[in-house]
Amino acid sequence: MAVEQKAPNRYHHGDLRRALLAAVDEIVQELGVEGLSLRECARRAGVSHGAPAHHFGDKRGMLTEYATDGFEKLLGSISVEFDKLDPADTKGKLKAVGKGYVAFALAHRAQFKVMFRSELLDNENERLMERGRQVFEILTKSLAGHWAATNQGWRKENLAQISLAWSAVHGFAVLAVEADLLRMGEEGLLNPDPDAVLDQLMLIAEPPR
Amino acid sequence: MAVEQKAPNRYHHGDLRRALLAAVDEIVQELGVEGLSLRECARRAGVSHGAPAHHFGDKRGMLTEYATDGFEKLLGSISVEFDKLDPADTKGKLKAVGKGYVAFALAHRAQFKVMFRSELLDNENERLMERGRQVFEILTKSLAGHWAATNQGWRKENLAQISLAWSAVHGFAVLAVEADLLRMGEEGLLNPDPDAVLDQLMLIAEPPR
DNA sequence: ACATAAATCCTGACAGTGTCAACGTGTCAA
DNA sequence: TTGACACGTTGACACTGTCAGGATTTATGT
Repeated sequence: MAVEQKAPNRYHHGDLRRALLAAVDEIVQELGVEGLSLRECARRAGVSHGAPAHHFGDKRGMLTEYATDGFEKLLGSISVEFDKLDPADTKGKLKAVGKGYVAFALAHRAQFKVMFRSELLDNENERLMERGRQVFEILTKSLAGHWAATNQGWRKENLAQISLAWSAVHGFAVLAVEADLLRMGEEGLLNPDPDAVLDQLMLIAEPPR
Repeated sequence: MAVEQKAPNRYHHGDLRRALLAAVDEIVQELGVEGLSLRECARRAGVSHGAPAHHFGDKRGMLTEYATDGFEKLLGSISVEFDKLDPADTKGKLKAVGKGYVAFALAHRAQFKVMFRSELLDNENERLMERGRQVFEILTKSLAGHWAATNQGWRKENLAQISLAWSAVHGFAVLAVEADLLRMGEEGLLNPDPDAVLDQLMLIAEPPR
């Protein structure tokens, strides 16, 4: 149950920061972010209730770190397939972004939810916002790359297409994660193969007819 | 500030249930759902801290009512344009669903967020789940109607297309609402005309080439 | 080596919270 | 009129985040 107990008889924990973030992840998985408390984190790390303040300032600061860590993992998840692909395979790269995005959301449901709960986070935090920008950039650049490769140039619809792609990928991830609420349509309409959905989405990146 | 004070010298409020839901909306707009408390609701309704329990049971019950009310408004928002259109205008109807969805999200940002926070709600609640199903149904039926009208029949991609449409509309609404976090790309990439985005989305409902 | 600064953690207190039981108060029907 | 019941109040409980002040360990500079 406990995450990383403090070594006995040691006034200083040694690695409290990491231990606390691990506790956050554990609790958020068990109880959701609503069930998260600084004091419970401290408890699981084997430390007094006031200790977390020295590392994160306050609760918002702790969640901000947790979310930032999530964005870094998200970037990693996208890169796994993305980096393997030939730069010439612009279409494959595009799809890899979507797959990596959805894969991360499903593998880290609880953390994914927290990452987009802006009311809970410090939106002035530089590192957090930078990571968010990076995710957005890898999508837009992949799209632009594919358009360039297929000699489509820049058309006025492209802006809307970028928004749509971003919306669809994020929306699909959100709906997949929030499956509790969305188990509507008992045919399992909303649990299709992510691959097939992404295939459909890819069509917006194709040249107009 | 206060929502609906209890009439003075009246032990019974008379319309406490509605007054409390109004207070919820007010507080959630001001502070977000994180800043919501049963006691503050009671305070704004001019009533003691224990009173809400008689109407909603507990906090989760109160939020469930609030979310259900939101789904009903969402259905209303979709219907506004939808019902005006000629049944033969299957494409127009389809687009009206998306427009109504996004319009509601933007008009009731705070409530919209709560509606999809399944951890906060009672997912066993019949009325809540029924409303959710209805929203999903109006989208799928509109899609199916358009496919029927354009003589496409039912193809195997249709399932993925429904998911994609649902994902895109919801994702766009979410991103529009959570704009704080997503004001990335200072060109305002994520604040495009919803109409243009929906136009792009409509392409998936067209016959294959 | 030693003093001093800094980082880290603890303790105790404070107001605020959700929930519950016990208790008033009004309403309505038998 | 009498009782049942819905509605609202009150007080208590354990829990929360935050803060000030103190304890302890580590790092730094001389």
